[in-house]
This record gives sequence, structure tokens and C-alpha cells, in this order.
Amino acid sequence: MVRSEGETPTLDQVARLAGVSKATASRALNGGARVSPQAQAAVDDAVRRLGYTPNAAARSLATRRTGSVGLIVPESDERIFADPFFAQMLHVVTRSVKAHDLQLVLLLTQPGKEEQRLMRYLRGRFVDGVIVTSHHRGDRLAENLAELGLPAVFIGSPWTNTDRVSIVESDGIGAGRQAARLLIDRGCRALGTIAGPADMHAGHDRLEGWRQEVSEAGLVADAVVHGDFTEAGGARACGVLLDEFPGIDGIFAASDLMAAGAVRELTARGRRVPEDVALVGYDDLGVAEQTDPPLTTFRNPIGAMATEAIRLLAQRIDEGPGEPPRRIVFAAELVRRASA
Amino acid sequence: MVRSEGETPTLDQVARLAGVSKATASRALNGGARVSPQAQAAVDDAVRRLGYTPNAAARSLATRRTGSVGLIVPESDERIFADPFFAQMLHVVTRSVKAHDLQLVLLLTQPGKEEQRLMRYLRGRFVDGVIVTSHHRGDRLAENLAELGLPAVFIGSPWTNTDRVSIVESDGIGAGRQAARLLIDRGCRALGTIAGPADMHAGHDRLEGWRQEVSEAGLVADAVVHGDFTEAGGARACGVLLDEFPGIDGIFAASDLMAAGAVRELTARGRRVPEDVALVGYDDLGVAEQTDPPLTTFRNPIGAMATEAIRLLAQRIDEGPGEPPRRIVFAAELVRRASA
DNA sequence: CTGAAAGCGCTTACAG
DNA sequence: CTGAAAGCGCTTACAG
Repeated sequence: MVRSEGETPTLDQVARLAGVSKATASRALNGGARVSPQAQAAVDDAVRRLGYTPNAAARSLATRRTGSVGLIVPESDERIFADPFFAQMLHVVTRSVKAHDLQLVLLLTQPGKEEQRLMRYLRGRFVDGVIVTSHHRGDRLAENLAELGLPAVFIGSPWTNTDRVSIVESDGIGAGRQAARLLIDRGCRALGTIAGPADMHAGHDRLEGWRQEVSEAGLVADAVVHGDFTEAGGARACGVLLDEFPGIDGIFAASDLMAAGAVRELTARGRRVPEDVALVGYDDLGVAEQTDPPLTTFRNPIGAMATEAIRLLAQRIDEGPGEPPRRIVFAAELVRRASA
Repeated sequence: MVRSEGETPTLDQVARLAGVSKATASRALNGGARVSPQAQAAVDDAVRRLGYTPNAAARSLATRRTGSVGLIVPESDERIFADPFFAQMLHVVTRSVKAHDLQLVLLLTQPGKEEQRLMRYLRGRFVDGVIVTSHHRGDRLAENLAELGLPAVFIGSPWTNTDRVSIVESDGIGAGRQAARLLIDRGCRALGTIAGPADMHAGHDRLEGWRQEVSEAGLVADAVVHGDFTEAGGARACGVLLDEFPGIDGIFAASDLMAAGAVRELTARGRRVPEDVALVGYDDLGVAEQTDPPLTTFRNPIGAMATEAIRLLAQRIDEGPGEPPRRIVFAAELVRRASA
């Protein structure tokens, strides 16, 4: 490399070294439409010799694009690191984003708090668009993002403004129904559920589906305890369920982590799974195979949702505003193991 | 707000609405040095009414500052999410960064791979500086960052170019020595260690300190097995240790996660901790209290390291190049529990 | 304290 | 295919 340490080369220097104008150098840099082979080669060579990389701020200012997208996760650190859902989500989002040649900026914010700070950041156009996941009832993200006019796609439906942002989600109602159906079909008659946090839509839908199916079967759908998507919370909720409904013989837990807690609690109390109490989980991200017995559960279509979310986002960024928001629903797939 | 949805207000509009020049508006926006109270009030008001936030790219281009710093973690997703070290690190770094009013961009990269892509990103000046942690022997980060001239501070020493970047670390040698000393003092005579990955400096230092102390005590320091900082790896390493050195009576594990694995393996083989084999861990990030027995370990000074690292980084960003890199070493503090 | 002007480093019609 | 020029939206000496 020609340049000395520290100073950053500019397009101007590249153009000069290549013996072309800045305009031509810029075109050669960006795909090379209408650039002669000689000019292209000269620019390529100059870039290599100078170790040139375009300045992000200058390029952004001119193109009104940053090439970055944000992943907003309004969740506490503890949950993020304790729940494999996030690891998997981050993993697949990272992969999808790379395929579109975008850079991912992770925007962790405490739920509820700091929304002002976040919106300021977004208004500054540090990113071209955002994916938001694991949002809660109280936040005003959907509304704020819609007003900002920033391309946004939600993984999991927000509670309000659902017609103003794009949404990719899994069919929680369907999963809840299927779970109840499965338990009923295997002979359970006293059903209960460990639902997700009441302020998260995914949990809400799974509960709703479960309720519908149980009611339609002519059974009572009263045995509902909300957990917090953690294992400890699942164990606790299961304990409450057993205390209040001792005759319970079938449980649907809205996440495998909570189901794992339930297995622990059930075992501790001498109830066999599935003989005494059948158990269905949700997520299938690893822990379902590690419990004893392994969990019958639903495969959370995280990979498909992330891929689709990024595709939608990239599309919205490209086409600009005007296009109506879209909503895509993936079915959750039943995975049968030993717990039910 | 006056503006309609979608269009983003500019400084020009703010200035016009406030009845001042762009220069004055800009000054009012940035701390208000040499701005009359009236002008300041007018600008504040205009900002509020327009819902104005400065465009990040334009500001960056003018100031040569982005207000963002990157956290580089060249580690696989699995480890990042399995080891509480990262959760804690992310937590404290996030906190420190906020105190300096910086935005954190998380740069996860597979170890070894993608270094080109990362360097391109950094050369584009998307961030003003970086913190790097959990780096490995093979990578050329220290060298590349030094050549880039980008402010960088390493949490944990790199293997090479240690005089060209700033470093904040914990005293691994000291910890290794203390661990060995403690085991020797309690009467252990057949010592072993479950070391960290051979390509990570932190593990290397802890091993080195342990070796020194054991040798100086006139004992043999041969019982060394490398683990991978995971619980499963710790259990495996412990098994190897027991197979090759059946008489072993004291073990230092370079991380609590590995120590937890060791406890499991020891218990499975009928060895009591600490009666048959005493065990010292490292990290004290929660798991040390959850094992049975709870672990005697060292408090990894992550909070102090992160705070200091960000302070150093912010300082380097402010003062520009020229200042020599700095190196700060924190002592690890022994926490006595029941395992040794 | 204030404003006109230059400049940060790019891209992109436009004319040739 | 190429280049001169304008423009993206800010900040900051400079002169007043």
C-alpha cells in the first residue's frame, strides 16, 4: 500500500492515481455501469494500492442510504442471554442480513425505558430500517416507527398500529389449538396452560388458540397461569397450577424453557410425564431434546421468519415509501417426542 | 409537530423557523457556546416544533466523528450465548458507553473468518473506535487495527503488537499463582489444572501463573488439560485429568463454567469436593454459587475493565493519535466458598 | 454574539 | 464512456 499509516485515502486520490475523474472512479467503484475496461482496471488498481474504502458518512449523505439495519430488542440482558430464542434469532438475522449485504446494528434497549433515546438515534438515520422483535404491550414502537416513516418489520405482531408496519409472525393461535387438540386426543380432560407474559403478543395468541380449542371441546379453560418465558418461571407457574388444579393431566407451556421448568416441578412432585401429566412445549431450539422426557413441542419458524423479515425490509428500503405494509404468517410445525 | 409524516426536517428549516442563520442554529444545538439566550430559545423551540434530529451522516462528515464505538467479539454464537462472561461484558460495556454518550455497535464475527469484511467496515469509519474482547491467537486484529490508526482498546491482551494498542486486562498470572498457593496451603500435593483454550491469552496467563507457583513449591506441574471454556468441555477435561492422574487432589479450572463441569464429573466418579479433590474456579459470575458445593473462585473484574476500557477509548478518540497506548492490569480477587 | 462561506467525501443527473 | 458541477446536511474558522 502506498499510503502511510493513519491518513485515510479519499476518492479524489484514487481518481488522480487512476488518471480519471472522481465521477468515473465512483462509477467504477459502484458496479461499473458505463465504465470502460481500461478505466475500471485503473481504478481497481488504484484502490488496491491505496487500500481505499469509501467513507461511510460521505456516501450515506450522498445516497441517503447507510447500508445498515437495526435489530431492536426491547428486552432485559438477563432474558436475552438466558433464552435460546434470542441466540437463534440473532444468528438467523445475522445470516440473512449478510445475504443482502447489509450491516447489522444491534439495538438493545430496556423494555419501556430509553425509547426516546432510541427514536432520536433512528431519526438521525443511522440505519436504513429496523427489525423489531420481542416487543411488549406497553411500548409505542409500532406507532413511533410508523410516524417516523422508517422502514420497519416486526417479527411477532405488535399490539397496536398493526396496519401501519410490516409483520412476520408464527401462527400462535394455530399452535395453541393444535396443542390442546393433541392433549385432548390422548385422553386428557383436565387441561392447563403455562402462558407467556401477558404483555407479549406471541404468548397471547398461543393462549387464545388453546382457550378456543379447549372450550370448543366442551372442557373448562380456566387453568391458566402466566410465566415469564424463563425456566424458573415455568417451574413456579407449574407449581401454582398443581396447587390450584390438583387433578390436572395435560399442560401446554408457551415455551420450552418454561416446559423444562414444568418437567422439573412435576418430577419433584412425583408426577410422571407423560403418564400422569402430558406436556407440550413451544420453540424446539435445543432444550426440548435435553429434558427428560424430551418434549413434544412446536418448531418456532425463526429461520423462515428472519429470512422473510429481512427480505421484506430490504425491499421496502429499496422501493421507498408508498407500498402498503405486509403481513406474513408462518405455521408452527408440531414435533412429537415423548412428553405428550 | 409541524412537519408531516415522512419528510425529515433539516437544520436549514430549523434556522428559518427560528429566524437565525444555520451557523447559529448549529451552535445552539451543540451546547450553545456563544449564543444569545433569545437565539437559543428560538432554536430550541423550532427544534421541538419540527421534531428535528441532526442527520448523522452529515454531522459525521463535518465533524469526522460518528459518536459510535464498536464492540468486536470474534467468537461463535454458541459460546457467546452459553458463557455468562459475554452477557456480563455486554452489560457493563453498554452501561459504560452510555455514560460517555456513545452508541454501541456490536460487531460479532466468526473467529478467524470475515476479518476482511470487518476491516472494510472499520476503514469506512462507521465507528470512532473499538473495544475488542475474546480475541484469539490466530487473528490479526491488533496489527490491523494499529495500522488502521483506529482508536482501539483490547480487554485481555492480544498475542502480538501489544505495544501498539491499549490494553485492559486482569492479572491472570497472579490468579494462577494464588490458586495454586491456596491448594498447596490446604494440603494438596497432586495438582492439576483445566486450562483455557491455548489460543486465548487469558487462559494462557492463568496457566502460566499456576505453573510457576506449583514448580516453585517443588511439585510437578504436568497435569494440564486444555478445555474450551464450556461446561461440557470442563467435564471432559476433568475426566482426562482423572484418567491420567488418578491421585489428583487439587484442581484449578480457568473458568467457573469448566469448574462446574468438573464438579459434575468428579461427583459422577464418586470423588467428593473438596474432601477428595479441592477445586478452584475463575469468573464468579453466578454459576459459582449454583454448583454443589459452591465454588471458591476469583472475581473477574469485568465491570472495572469495561469502565476503564471505555474511558481510555473515549480519551483516545478525543485527543487524537500521538498519545502512546496504555496498559492497565486489574487484580483478580479471591472469593472463598466451599470447593477449596 | 452572528452570518456568509468553505469544506467534510461522496454520488449523480447532465451535457458532451 | 467521461468529466464538471451541483448537492447531500451538517460544522467551523473567519470577519464583523
